[in-house]
Order: sequence, then C-alpha cells, then structure tokens
Amino acid sequence: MKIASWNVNSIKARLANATDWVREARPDVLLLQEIKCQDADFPVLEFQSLGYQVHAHGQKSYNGVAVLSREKPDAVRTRLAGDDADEQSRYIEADFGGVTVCGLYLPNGNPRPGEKYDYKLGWMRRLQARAAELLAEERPFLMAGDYNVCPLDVDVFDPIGFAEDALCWPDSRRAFRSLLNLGLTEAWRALHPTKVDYTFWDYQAGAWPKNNGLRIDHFLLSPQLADRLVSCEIDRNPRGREKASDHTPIICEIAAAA
DNA sequence: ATGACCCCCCTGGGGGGA
Repeated sequence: MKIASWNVNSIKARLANATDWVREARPDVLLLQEIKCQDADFPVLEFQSLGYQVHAHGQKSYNGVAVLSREKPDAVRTRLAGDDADEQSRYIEADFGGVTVCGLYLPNGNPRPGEKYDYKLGWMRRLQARAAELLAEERPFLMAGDYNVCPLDVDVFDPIGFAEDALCWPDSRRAFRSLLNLGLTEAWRALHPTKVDYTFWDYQAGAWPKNNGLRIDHFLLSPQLADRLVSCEIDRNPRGREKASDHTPIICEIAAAA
C-alpha cells in the first residue's frame, strides 16, 4: 500500500501539477492539505478520471484536507474531538480494510507566543488523544500530513534563525516527541537516521534554488504498521516545476498484512 | 525569515502561510 501526503497550497492552483504527479506516482492513497476550497469546489472529476475517489473536508479560502484513494474507503471521519468551537478544516480519517489513514494539517502557530501558538499546542494535544484512542483499540493506523514541526535541528536549514519560530520552539518539539513516545514511528527518520532532506521550501528569497528548506511533513506509524514499513521517500521533483506548491510530496509504502 | 512569493478573497489591497 503506497500512501502519499502533499500540502498542495490550493488544489485549484495546483490542479495540473497534482494530476501530473498522480499519473506518475500512482499512490493508492493521497492525503492532501491546504486544498483551500469548499468541498463543492474540489475538482473531483479530474481525479475520478484518473481512477481516484475523493473525500474532501474543506472550507472557504483556507486550510482544508482531502483523502483521494483508488479503493473506496469503508468509512471516512472528519474533525478532531476536543474542541467543538474549532471551525478549521484540518483533519480527516479513512478506513481501508484493517488500516486507518489519518490526514492532518497541523496549525503553524506563528506568531509565538500568542493565541495562534496556543491553538497549535491545543491541537497537538487533541491529536495525541486521538492517537491514544486508536492505539487502545489496537487498530493499525498512520497519521500523515503537514505537522508544521521540525523535529530536530537537522531538519532545518538555519536552526539558529528558526530557534524562536513556532515550528522549532521546544514546546512544539516536546509535543511532537510526546506523540512519538506513545509508541509511534516517524517513518522517514527511522529509515534515514542521518540524512538531511526537506519537504518545504519558501517561495521567497530563493529558498528553493538555495535548498533553504524545512522538514515538516511526516508519516507517523502505529506499531503494527511500523513492522510493515517498506520505504518512505521525499519526491523533490514537483517542487521544481512551474506553478509548484511550496511543499513537495512524501510517500510511504506499507507491506500487505502478513 | 523577509527586499526577494504565492494564494485567497474577487479589484485594490489586506489576510495568511512557514
């Protein structure tokens, strides 16, 4: 099972880029973040014609997540429990056989300190509560998406310049580690212990040609899926194309259940 | 890490991203 995650920074602006990449990569499941449209405005037909089902959880202008899949999911759930007043579309889950695939767009949290940072930490606590529930059910699952956290300094092109940033601040890293310490495996780092690579390059200041990137898009696997982890790779190619998103896809392959 | 971008709103510029 090949699962990909990509923050597309508007699915409408990225339609040609995204469909080109799907044709090449043919993931079984594609998790999208920042679709930036309401569900009715998602270009469903274009992906259906490529053989994908679309389940979008969007909102006007901002945020928005989606699950695209070649197989029909058994169930789809949206929203993260723990804050009924939270109107931001940032979370979706879909069940495929015995595996639950969770797609997420974690709040950026800047400026920090402030209410946006408090929202980020609260959201991370809610995500951790959901992970704990799925672990208690002993359900094989993965949580993938734009975490807006650089786990270590090696995941940042300029750790000193970013030390105060919400993506790197100790409370953000602590909350990320706390999630891992439930017993989850960060797939890319597990397979590439000393590698330096990124999933995001700012549009500004020549960040892409200078390789001034951040590694903020991650796959976290439950123990059952960590045992079946085959590969996890970042595909830089889409970032170098015309009308690119500022993020590039990350792809994780999970072996069939024994 | 903002001089330097891009996308959203829907037209003149503000909000947001990371």
